[in-house]
Amino acid sequence: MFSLSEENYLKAIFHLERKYQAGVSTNALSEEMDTKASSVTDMVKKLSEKKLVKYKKYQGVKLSEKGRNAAVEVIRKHRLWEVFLVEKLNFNWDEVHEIAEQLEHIKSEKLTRELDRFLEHPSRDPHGDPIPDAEGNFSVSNKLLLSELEKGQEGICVGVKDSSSDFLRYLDKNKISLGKSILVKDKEPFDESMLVEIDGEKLRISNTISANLYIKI
Amino acid sequence: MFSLSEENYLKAIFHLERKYQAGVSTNALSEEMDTKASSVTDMVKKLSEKKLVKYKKYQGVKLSEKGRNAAVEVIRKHRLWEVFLVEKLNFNWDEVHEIAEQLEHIKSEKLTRELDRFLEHPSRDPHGDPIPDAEGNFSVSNKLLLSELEKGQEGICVGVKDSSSDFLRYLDKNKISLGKSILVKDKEPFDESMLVEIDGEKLRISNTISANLYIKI
DNA sequence: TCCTATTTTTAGTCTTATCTAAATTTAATT
DNA sequence: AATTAAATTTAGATAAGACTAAAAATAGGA
Repeated sequence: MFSLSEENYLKAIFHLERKYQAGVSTNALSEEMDTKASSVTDMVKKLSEKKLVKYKKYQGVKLSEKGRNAAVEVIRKHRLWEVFLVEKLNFNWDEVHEIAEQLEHIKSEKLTRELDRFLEHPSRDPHGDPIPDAEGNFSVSNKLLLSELEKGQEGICVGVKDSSSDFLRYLDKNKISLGKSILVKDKEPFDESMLVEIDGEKLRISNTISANLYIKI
Repeated sequence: MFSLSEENYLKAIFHLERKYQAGVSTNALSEEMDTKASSVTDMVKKLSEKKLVKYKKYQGVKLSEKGRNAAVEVIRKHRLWEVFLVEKLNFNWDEVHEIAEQLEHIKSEKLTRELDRFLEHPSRDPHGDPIPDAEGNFSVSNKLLLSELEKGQEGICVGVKDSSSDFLRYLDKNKISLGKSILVKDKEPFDESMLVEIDGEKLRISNTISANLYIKI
């Protein structure tokens, strides 16, 4: 149906639309895709001809319904494979991204459907990101960033905003994993660092950390 | 490491070398790959520069040690994924080939290793073909074709030579599956057709069928 | 051996997805 | 409003992997 590159562009546009709640500029897309702006222009024209995006010169792009569906399908596959790798193949959550980047392009409806069944219809990937269902619907959850909590508030860790290896390994090292309860014992006004309690252990974390950890109260 | 196309060529050369016990001609390869002979020449030159094959103009190609290892690795992945699809994802043995053709190119040593472990180190794929181990060793088995059996001989069905959907579905329809015992009740000299007994049921099969079913006595 | 048919290779073209460099448009600032 | 800076697009080039058509090499038969 769509080429590997096309799928990657659609996915990138989807993520950027979410992130900025707006149309996506050529430069933003070129940064996300790690290509030159001129390459983006070429591809965007192609996607536009295929009616996958709405594009007006110098005005950025937006996904069409068709483009959004294609993007969501790729994201669904990516996240299902991540679950598979962690749950069944003993991968750590910081190792799955690149492999899922490959697996997400495998074309077979039945494969996706059966993988979903095999994994018992997971609703979130190992990083806490929602897995859209076969119709493309995301479950919405009212999560907030740990950095938004005040002293005395408590919540459950439900996801990560940054899913780089460095961050995930930091969390592993400090025994912070999804599902755990976090209590804000203290918050330093000067640098926004926090003293938190997890499993009865106290830990001081910087704002960089707390601004990348999703919490549900 | 290697491109998708390169891997497919290496795999094809491997299979043809096996089949004909000889170097592989450009035409044979172009037929196997479903491309034109001129395309084969181009690719073969490239593989030769990369030391993956030995190639002399007009003399056909042979895999080098390096090329053979690469080919075997792809075949290993292909067959492991086929097992996964059948054993875990409810695929029938006639549905797995094209998907495995995609999955075999996923690059991750750990993935292959863990998949192998997850599947409990299967020695054969759903069609009875051997799965090479991580070092590239194939288990050899002294199987023979059903067509080679004489009246009165009995054996266990261990593999298929042709794994086209048509053939596999024929076998399904007639309740012939790997592991079943087959007894040759009669063999017709004129057309080489056979009367066989499986699970106490008698069935007449043509030579086309019996020449594509591997048996172990 | 010579000639012809077949096989293989070469030469040149195409498509996809990328790039660089230059041109153009938009946005920002005075 | 004019000018400059930034963003975007155009034009032309490249690499991979395929193609067609034509040339060259090999093999088989008289």
